[in-house]
Amino acid sequence: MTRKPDSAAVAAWISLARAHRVAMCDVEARLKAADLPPLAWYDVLWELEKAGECGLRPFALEKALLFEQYNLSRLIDRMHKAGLVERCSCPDDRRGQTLHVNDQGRALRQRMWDVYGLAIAEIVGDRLDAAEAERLATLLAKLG
Amino acid sequence: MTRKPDSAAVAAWISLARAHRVAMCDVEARLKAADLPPLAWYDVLWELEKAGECGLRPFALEKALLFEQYNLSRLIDRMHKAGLVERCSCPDDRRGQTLHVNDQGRALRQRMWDVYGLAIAEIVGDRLDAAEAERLATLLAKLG
DNA sequence: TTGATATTGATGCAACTGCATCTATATTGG
DNA sequence: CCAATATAGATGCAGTTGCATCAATATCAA
Repeated sequence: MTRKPDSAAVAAWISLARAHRVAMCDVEARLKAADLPPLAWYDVLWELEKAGECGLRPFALEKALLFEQYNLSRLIDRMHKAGLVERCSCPDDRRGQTLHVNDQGRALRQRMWDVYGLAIAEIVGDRLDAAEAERLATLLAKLG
Repeated sequence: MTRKPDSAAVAAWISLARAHRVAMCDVEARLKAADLPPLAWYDVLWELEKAGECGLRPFALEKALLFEQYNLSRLIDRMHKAGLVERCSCPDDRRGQTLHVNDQGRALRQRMWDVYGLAIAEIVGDRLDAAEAERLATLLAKLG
């Protein structure tokens, strides 16, 4: 019993793969051109900034961003070494730690957003009106 | 003049990133579980199969699949070593080569499609009806 | 023709990812 | 309480990617 996808589903799939690749490559290239780190760093900084005072545990970040545990562990390491993120040992769970973004991290996130936000405006905003963008988000959300 | 994307564009962007990650991780995991190689191999095999007799030049594959030149070069190497792809030296351009899929490659692509096609059916087909899938493809195409 | 430039594809090296596994601590069941 | 199991996070190693650059051939302009 080999089930096959219909052609509309395949077309949507291919468009998803292609649109994602083109869009992400574009953004990553813009960041690199501005001497800024990759998008993943932005995601971490932004989650930590949203988390505020109390910070976030790595496993929470992992779930929020859908990163692999070992990738996140090393990414945090790099970001810590780059002076963007603080690791505080966790009083109530001595296996763990709490992550906090510092001023330098917040400043970097802002600089990244200047580039990233503009890219989103140009890649999405210029090509879809608000209603279309909303419909796109709704359709994509059904795939999650 | 820092231009900012509107919230609908940002929402679409985030959905795109998330839907893509979830969907691709799902498919890659299914392939791995079936002891099959990654999606990129499928793409190469399928392009070569579509190209037929005359095969394809690496630079053509590169454009078709939006791969980086150096990644493609090494991917072809691995696929050649795996006995899936033949490299024929090119009579009219001695810098280049022509790539052909062989029987083993075609057979592998078919086995991959059994898994991949089912995944598309379940991930897209089960969640969007044909009209929705078509609308999604249309919207995503505008981003390319 | 010939020298300058562009294109095709490969590759050395550093960075990153995936996998398996490890240590340390927490939780749970008896 | 204790042993068994689960969870948090780190890490060694192999495989892959990104970057820079190279060699070989093709194209183009004078």
